[in-house]
Amino acid sequence: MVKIESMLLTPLTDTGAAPLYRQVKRELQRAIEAGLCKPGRALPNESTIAQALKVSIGTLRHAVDELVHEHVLVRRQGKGTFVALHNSDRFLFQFFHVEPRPDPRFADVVAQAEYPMVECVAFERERCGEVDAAVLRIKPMDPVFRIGNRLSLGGRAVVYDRITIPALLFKGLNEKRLLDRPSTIYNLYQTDFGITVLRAQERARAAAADRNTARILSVTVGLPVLEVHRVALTFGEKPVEYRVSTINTRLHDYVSVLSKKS
Amino acid sequence: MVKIESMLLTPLTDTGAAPLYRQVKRELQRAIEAGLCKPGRALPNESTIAQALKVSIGTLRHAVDELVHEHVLVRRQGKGTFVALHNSDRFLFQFFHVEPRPDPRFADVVAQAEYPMVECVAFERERCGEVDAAVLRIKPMDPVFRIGNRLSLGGRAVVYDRITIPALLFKGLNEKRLLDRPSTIYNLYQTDFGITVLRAQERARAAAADRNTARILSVTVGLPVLEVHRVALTFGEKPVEYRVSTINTRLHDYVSVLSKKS
DNA sequence: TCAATCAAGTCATTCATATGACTCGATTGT
DNA sequence: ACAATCGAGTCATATGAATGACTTGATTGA
Repeated sequence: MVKIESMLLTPLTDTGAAPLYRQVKRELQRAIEAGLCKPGRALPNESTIAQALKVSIGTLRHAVDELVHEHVLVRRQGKGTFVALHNSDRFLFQFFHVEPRPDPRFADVVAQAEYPMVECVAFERERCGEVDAAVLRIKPMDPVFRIGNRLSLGGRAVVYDRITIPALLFKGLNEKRLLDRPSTIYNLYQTDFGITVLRAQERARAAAADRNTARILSVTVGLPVLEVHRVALTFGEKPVEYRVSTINTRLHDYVSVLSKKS
Repeated sequence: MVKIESMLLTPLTDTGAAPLYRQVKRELQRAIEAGLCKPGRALPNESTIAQALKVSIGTLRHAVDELVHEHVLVRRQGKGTFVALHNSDRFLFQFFHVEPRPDPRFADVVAQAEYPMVECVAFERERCGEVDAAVLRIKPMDPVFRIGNRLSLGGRAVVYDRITIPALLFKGLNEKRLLDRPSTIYNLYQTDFGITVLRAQERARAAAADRNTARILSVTVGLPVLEVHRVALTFGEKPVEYRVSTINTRLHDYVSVLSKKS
């Protein structure tokens, strides 16, 4: 039995400033962000939470509905409602958008999602520069980890990732722990450092492969490649990772679905 | 007063195959896709629809909630529920993802969304080839319109669009109507041809500017440029437009937000 | 004429209740 | 020991009712 006190949920007083269900939603988010209920853990059951917050179960469900829709919570009928764990296949492909290019003449064939093979080509701890500091909202000269990864699909090197993360958020990270991770790097962030990546913003541009990139991706210097700059965000829109990916798009595409969401 | 008969809504019989609210949702979608309620028009009021379908108002609202979330419907408190019109600013930027590149040292400055200036550089009607036919799910040699557009931001030519659309879906389209459109091209599709673009799939890759592209974008031949292939889809995942955009990313980025949606 | 007020119609929110479906552990019977 | 059954606990769905907020057009009053 999960004690309701463990989430520090106190009765809401309807300020009228926002719909009650949104106040409930914020309260739940606050509890989750504060780490009072860790990823993977079940929330107290619906009626318990509703009573604790002094709202009806319908209102609570409305709030939970929105958080489920945002993938902050996961419901499992008969089991409970859980703080989302982001280690599923689905989640990997939420943030990995490189696919083999299909033959356009067979447009109806759905491309098979494929796991990339990851090799770490660099791991360093150093002080960050001005740009990194601005993007990550930290101070210049703050310590950061820099990770270089090469991702291969179908045996071909396709992506070269350069990842920068604030060392203060990832205390105790070292190359061994990085290499030994059982799942994705975002899963490592979450399980080992309590950092949940919720969203990411990416900006893509074309560039000519420089010498270093050309070496790592086995392409000629100057080849047009795709350069994707990603800022990964956690709760409160706080940036936690800055990643530059260089992609050889000779046989692969960067895929994006523009849907009517949010 | 909108007559309920106009939407051909008949009482549902719960088959148990799916939750009732999803059956209601499908019924509403069917009515909208069949054009029984045109974009911009109001639906009958909630209690009327609920009675016609013989479901409770809560169930109806649950179904409408999902359609609102998918941007098929729009609710306006006190006015009614409307079939979405896709001519708003917001909608433009749903499908236009090119932005000036910000100075990364000022990451907190939100880029100002900017309207592109559009020039039509080509308009032709011809028979489509194998690739176009496969992508658009039509037969080879079917007639298509080909439109070439140049988009400028801040006075600079940034994007070169080549649009291919099935002529059978756009009967009566000509260059004058295209040029005289008051709003976006997707708004033209909707208001003049009853075609609602709901989603799009994009695949991006790097390429070297060819002679024609270089001329239109005023760049040197061989410059790395971003090439985005877009398939726009309407109801039932039916493709209605194939568009190849070539983007000069010297000063602009292709922007994408990876959120936990869908 | 014009502006203020009012009232009807609409969606938005909240609550209460009931029933069904799913999971899992306990019980029971062999 | 083992399997089948059962039941408690949980989320999922559906209904009905009440109240509030917003929009619009009609009414009212000067």
